[in-house]
Amino acid sequence: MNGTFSQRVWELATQIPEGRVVTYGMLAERAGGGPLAARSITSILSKSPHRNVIPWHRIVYANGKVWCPPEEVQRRMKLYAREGIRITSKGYIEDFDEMLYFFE
DNA sequence: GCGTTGACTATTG
DNA sequence: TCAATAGCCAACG
Repeated sequence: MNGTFSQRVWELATQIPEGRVVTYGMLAERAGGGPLAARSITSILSKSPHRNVIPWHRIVYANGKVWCPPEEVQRRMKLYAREGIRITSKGYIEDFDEMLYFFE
């Protein structure tokens, strides 16, 4: 694997298939940080140059909630519709456990 | 080496 | 599935 925590997270994030989602905790744990290191991901990736290539729309909360900056909302809604991911008016994913993607 | 920061998580009702 | 609260981790100045 690579050196930094953020680098590993980026590798994993880019492997997420279309129509599937993962939680920050899963990425954090898979990256070697721990299930509660999800906080670090936001701080690190959001500030790294990788933030432009990261499929943020496939990374969601552990409870199935999806949040994104007001400016990116419209663009992401299109992506969700295109990938067949249903989002409720409250910003929660329908059948969250069914949409979840587990790394091998 | 310490405090701040952030696209978070677990828990409770 | 919703909403509100306390707690955790890694990178940066």
